[in-house]
Amino acid sequence: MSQATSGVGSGTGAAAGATTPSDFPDLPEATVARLPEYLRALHQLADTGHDTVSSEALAAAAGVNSAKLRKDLSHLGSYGTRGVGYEISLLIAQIEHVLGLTQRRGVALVGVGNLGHALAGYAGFGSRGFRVVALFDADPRLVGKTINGLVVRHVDLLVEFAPAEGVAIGVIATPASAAQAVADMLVAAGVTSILNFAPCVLAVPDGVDVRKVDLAIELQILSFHEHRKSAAGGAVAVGAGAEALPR
Amino acid sequence: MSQATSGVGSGTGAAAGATTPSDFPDLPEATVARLPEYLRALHQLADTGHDTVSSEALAAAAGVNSAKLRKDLSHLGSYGTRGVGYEISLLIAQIEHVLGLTQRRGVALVGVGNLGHALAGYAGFGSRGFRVVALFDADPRLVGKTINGLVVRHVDLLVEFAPAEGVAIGVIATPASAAQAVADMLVAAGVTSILNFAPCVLAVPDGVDVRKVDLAIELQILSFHEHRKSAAGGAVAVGAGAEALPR
DNA sequence: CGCGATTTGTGCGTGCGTTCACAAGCGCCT
DNA sequence: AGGCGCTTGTGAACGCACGCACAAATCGCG
Repeated sequence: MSQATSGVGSGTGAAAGATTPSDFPDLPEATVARLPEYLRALHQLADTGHDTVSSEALAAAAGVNSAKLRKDLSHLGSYGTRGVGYEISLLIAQIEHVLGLTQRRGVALVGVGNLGHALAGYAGFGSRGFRVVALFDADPRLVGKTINGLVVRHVDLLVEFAPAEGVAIGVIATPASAAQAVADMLVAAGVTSILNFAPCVLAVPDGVDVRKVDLAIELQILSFHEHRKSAAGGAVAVGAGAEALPR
Repeated sequence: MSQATSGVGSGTGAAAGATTPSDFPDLPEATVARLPEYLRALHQLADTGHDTVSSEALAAAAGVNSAKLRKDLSHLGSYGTRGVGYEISLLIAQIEHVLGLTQRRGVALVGVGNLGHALAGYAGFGSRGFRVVALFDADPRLVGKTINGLVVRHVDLLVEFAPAEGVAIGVIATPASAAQAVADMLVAAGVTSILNFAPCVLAVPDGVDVRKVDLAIELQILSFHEHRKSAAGGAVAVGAGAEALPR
């Protein structure tokens, strides 16, 4: 379908060793959000010795509908074999290429407090194509400290150091009151992708992507469903641990 | 988005009296996901001395479209005054009630490693209607340790202790390899809401809600957009991001 | 007391995302 | 070689969500 060439600038064959044609169909946003999950499931399958996988099995491993998975994969080309399934290694390579994970991206972490400290040591980043290359904080007691082999610099040096360190993505793990100022500094340093853990809305220029992760919001959404479940019967009193099961 | 969709189709049969504030219209899932953000914005406005707020101003503070906000709020009743706006304190009370935040819910945290330790000390939970009431881990070196006034118990005691502690929500911050076993234990302990930080898919019975937060996935989504931006060889100004927030 | 300014609540068109269902294609077995 | 079973890829229908635009409602003011 949209297999056709993207039309803009696809002729530059000098790209870094791409084994596959570097075309960028505009994937639906929902599909992009699921590709990492597929990738994780594929790695898991590869580790357990599998060689190929059907859409049904992969969908189960990723927790989605099989038709949805097939449509998602079809958006990035035909990499399956009818009657057989998908070759896992090929699919991994393709998804990693589309997500831009062939080059390891540098992450700057701003705010090395409670949460930020944990993120700095989170192994899941390094194992999935990212590397924390810089730490910043405003607290003088934290500046100069070494965490996971990286020294914490003062946040005022962000604009100075971030470009040289090859920072591609900025992570904000500061209190909400400082988040906007940090975002402004990241933007000034040329960062165009921000992951925000602070519970606040960030204003950024066009062209800068912001994703927000708010732990309390997740709990509140769960709370709603919990609340609804406990009130399902109408006048059911909350109390005993035994929950009324929905038939 | 919605995973483990339970068969909770049980409608509130007699919808006659809309005057009772304890009624639960089936809110669209997208609306539920935004209500916590509105709540946060409302608290922020209340702290700065505001008394009422227009949909336009509140929408700006929450980072959404004003029409969307009005429609969301209309789903939970008419709590605004035309020509004036919304009374902040009333709206806060109403949203907190709908989300079930009037009662403080207990949270059990399983996995007190790198990330779990940070979550145990995260102040954002307590300030928004939740309280960490129990910590569990499988590592003997961590069991018995005290974090934030709570003693870490061995995970095998989860089923025994969780109900007594009033646990309403379970948070999994273990490695992926242990997550499914922990989820099974939480379910066995009567927990019907789980927040999963482990990068894996959880299988749970119907009626149990699972929300997943995967930090690496967020980065990978950002990586895709970064990749696409850097490959836009032409003069194409990328601005179609899902969350562009001009100001 | 009536009018205009302002803001809510919502009907409707549009686009996206999901799901079903099936034709097309591939390998294997006879 | 040919048929058969299995799986992919996709057309089409459906439902949800979003945003526009406007009628209804309320307050303040002359």
